[in-house]
Amino acid sequence: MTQAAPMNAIAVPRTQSRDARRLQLIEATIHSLAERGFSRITVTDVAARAGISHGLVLFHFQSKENLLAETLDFLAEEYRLNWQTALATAGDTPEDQILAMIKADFAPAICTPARLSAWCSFWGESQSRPLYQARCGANDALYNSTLMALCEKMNARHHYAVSPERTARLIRIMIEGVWLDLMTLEAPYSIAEAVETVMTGTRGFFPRHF
Amino acid sequence: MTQAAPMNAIAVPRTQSRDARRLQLIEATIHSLAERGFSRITVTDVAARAGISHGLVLFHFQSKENLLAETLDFLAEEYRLNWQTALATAGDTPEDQILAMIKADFAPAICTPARLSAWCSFWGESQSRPLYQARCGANDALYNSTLMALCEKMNARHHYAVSPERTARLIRIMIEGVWLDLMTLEAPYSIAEAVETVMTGTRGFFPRHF
DNA sequence: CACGCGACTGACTGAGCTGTCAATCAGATC
DNA sequence: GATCTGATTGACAGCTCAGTCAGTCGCGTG
Repeated sequence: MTQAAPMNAIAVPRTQSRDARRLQLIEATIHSLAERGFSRITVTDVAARAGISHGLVLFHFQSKENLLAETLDFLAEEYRLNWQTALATAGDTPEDQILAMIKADFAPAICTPARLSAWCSFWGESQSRPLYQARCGANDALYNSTLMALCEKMNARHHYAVSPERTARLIRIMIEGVWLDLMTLEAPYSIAEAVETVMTGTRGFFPRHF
Repeated sequence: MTQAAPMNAIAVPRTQSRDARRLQLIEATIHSLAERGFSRITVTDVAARAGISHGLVLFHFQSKENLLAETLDFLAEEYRLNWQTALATAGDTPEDQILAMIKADFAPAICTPARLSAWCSFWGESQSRPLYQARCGANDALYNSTLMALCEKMNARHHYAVSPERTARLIRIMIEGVWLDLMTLEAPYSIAEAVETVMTGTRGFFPRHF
């Protein structure tokens, strides 16, 4: 459906460079994961989306397991870069930075149906496969400690008295929660409403800001 | 591991009544789901956990798909009964009832590793299969509207001015969020800390209570 | 005891999937 | 044009698994 044949008429040569092909296959894997889920994704389906034979997928990624692992790596890296860039370009007050981290998670590049679905699939498998923890544990911990440090700054600068650990945890899981809602609800609300919901929650901790 | 042979020496006859067997198989499915995940669960594994042949699983449930659907129904019903019972036995102030709903979600009968994992598996697949929405949509909506009505009562009785819709949504996703943490974190916190985290969040909305 | 019924087994089938590999093809370099 | 390198194909092997089914077992009833 997405593409059976090469997607653009111009400049999609039959044979592509190693890196271009790998990137294309990772993108195809994200979409396949989103549509079929972890339990029904197949190498053949990923190959079909890229318009190539399934043998070539294995040629580039050695195994299905490895293809999924590298897809998770890609998503995790994309996610990390997204929020770290947002932090770097935001103002340097803690309230600006917290706002930047929240907004970053709903940026159009990150918060697409296919990507949310793919994340969801990996979460669903995380308990039974060491994959997720091994690949994302460090990133998640970094996200959390960054947010925690910002909550501590809010306490220091603006005389709040929240528990940095719990507050950071709550902001993170509110974001994850609305993400999950966007996936599982029959009639999900808009992304704007999702952001507003998280902001409402954050206001509960820091009422004089946000 | 859980049981290869019948678990108790006494009174586990070779042939069991239809209902007893079905219940046993649903329980086995929950554990299999928790250990192997949606993508690797097999009818044979479920059968092995119950100490019977895989043909019998299909005899009782017709298909693997149906076995999983009925397992989800069972979990959803168990969950609904749990919080509705908690509501019925709690005090009738809205603050008591909200507290009861939160605590109910962490009751030992509901909040076991196997059950959390199983829920997680179903969430992971919910985007690609209509299963979850079809079976749990109504229950989730009921949970949400109940919580929303309680938030409205808090506004009316105690002169808060929160958005009932967003507040109910936030309390629900905070609970889901700590559940997910208990599953995906390398070093998860305790259930007591999970409850306290949700209470901290709720206190943000209703600071004069909780 | 005989009979009937429902629970149960285990061998079998066929579908579908992953991973292999020899052969082919396309583009770059000499 | 000859050659080399690396991408690509597609047939094939091997395996796992869901679902089928003919036959067995065991319990309750007449």
